[in-house]
Amino acid sequence: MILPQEAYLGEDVVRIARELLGKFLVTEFDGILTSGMIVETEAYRGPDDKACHAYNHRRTARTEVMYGEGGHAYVYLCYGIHHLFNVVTGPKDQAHAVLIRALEPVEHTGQMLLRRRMDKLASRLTAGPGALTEALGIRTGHSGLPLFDPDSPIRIEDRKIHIPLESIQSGTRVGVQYAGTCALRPWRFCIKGSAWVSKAKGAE
DNA sequence: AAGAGGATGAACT
DNA sequence: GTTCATCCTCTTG
Repeated sequence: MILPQEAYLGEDVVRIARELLGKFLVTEFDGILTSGMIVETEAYRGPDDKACHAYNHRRTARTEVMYGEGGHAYVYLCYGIHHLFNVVTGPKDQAHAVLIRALEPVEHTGQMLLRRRMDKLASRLTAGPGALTEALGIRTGHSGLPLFDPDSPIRIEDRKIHIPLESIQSGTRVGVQYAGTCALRPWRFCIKGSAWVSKAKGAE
């Protein structure tokens, strides 16, 4: 079943980042359905998190969607090349988001390989935030789309896979050294032992 | 109006 | 381990 919007409205983005592990990110563009199970996430918490684009209530055209209600996509361009996909969480005006960092490919992996210009299945296909958006066909233009609407081209589904706390590995977030002490917060989560987690440098 | 830099990934040495 | 692709967004003047 599709994950209801209520699942995104809680105030604790760190908790939601953990709860998204084991859920399924699905895209359906031009009738082509591709999906993967979320195996790695990171929490970004609005005003007090220097690593977050909405740090100190910073409000710009780009981050506006983060200030909306939870359950929508926040997609932005990184390094001019990579489209990074986030899930907005919390009630309106609370700018929190969860970055999806890696997936285990599930449906229509052939199409995903095609989009990545790869010829055989490897973790490289969807390990890393820029890689998985390319595999699923997600681009910045999709920012703002709802994830809880069955008619939306991007959705998150709950297929009743429960990841117990002891199967979750936490660590520091990747690529946020500029954030000072905030960079030390253990807000990166992945499924312990998964072969599909990103091999990011600087991670614990 | 201009310039710096980024929540990365791939291809190098 | 290092380099570099590539472009939008934000800051500064």
